Amino acid sequence: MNTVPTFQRKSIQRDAILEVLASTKRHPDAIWVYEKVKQQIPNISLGTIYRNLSELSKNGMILELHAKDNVKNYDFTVSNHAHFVCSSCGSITDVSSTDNTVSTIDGNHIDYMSVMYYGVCKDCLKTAN
Amino acid sequence: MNTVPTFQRKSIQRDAILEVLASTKRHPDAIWVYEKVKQQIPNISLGTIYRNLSELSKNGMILELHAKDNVKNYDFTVSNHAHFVCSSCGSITDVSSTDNTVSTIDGNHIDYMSVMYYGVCKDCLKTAN
DNA sequence: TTACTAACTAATAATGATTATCGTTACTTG
DNA sequence: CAAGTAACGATAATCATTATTAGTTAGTAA
Repeated sequence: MNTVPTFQRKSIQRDAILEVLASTKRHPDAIWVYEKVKQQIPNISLGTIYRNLSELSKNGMILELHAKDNVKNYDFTVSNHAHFVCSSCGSITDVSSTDNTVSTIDGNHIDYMSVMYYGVCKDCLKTAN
Repeated sequence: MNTVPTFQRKSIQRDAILEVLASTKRHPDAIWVYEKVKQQIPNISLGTIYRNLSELSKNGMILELHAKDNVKNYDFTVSNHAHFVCSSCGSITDVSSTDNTVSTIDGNHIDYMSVMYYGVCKDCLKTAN
């Protein structure tokens, strides 16, 4: 992503968090990761989950999604790809193609779509950021 | 969007909110709308802003964006279109084309992009939702 | 016009996800 | 081993949003 200040020390907790993320096709939120990691490290703190998820995404090692109201979801796959968000069960899944003309994708019914580009706008580029 | 239960009564406050949204190219959040509407209706409550923005987006009259951490932004244009989010100043602007191969769009530098489809997943479709 | 009532509002309390703080633990290098 | 410090656990604080409550307004019908 941007400049990447790598972690200075490895930690069992962070490894466990990454492992949990890598082992699922879900795009879980912090609480889900917390529950899973607790099975290995029962006394891990929720703050540790939040801190590491935040740092990992800042370092470009995982992807932070803003798919749902007020909740962040995390994705082990960092390469650009599209997601489908179910308005009924709330699941977030990867989609195989990017086509903005269809009303059905991978068998899921689409109500609407959103494309977001993230970066630095031309005004900020001028002001030497 | 979905089924649209229209508002049963008109309200000066809601009209003012829509007017503010229609009059800007920005994609403001609730606080920004609040500050603007207060210029017309000084004693309007923040709760009224939140309630009406929520209802308006449920009715498909405006679009609710989840572009940034923990903040909802609203868009008067409801048709499917792409947005650019600046990581420096936080501005959200419409982009003119949807092309996932470029690294620059409308003069803005792109770090990464996100495509989201919203709807009902195939599993939920089966369970007759 | 007046009474009725649903829908709306302002004010404010509650919620819930996330972030910050702070004392402690445990690498890591000399 | 000891000093320095990254990362942790526990918990308090924050902040956007939602819910609640009591009061007001607007449409309707007698």
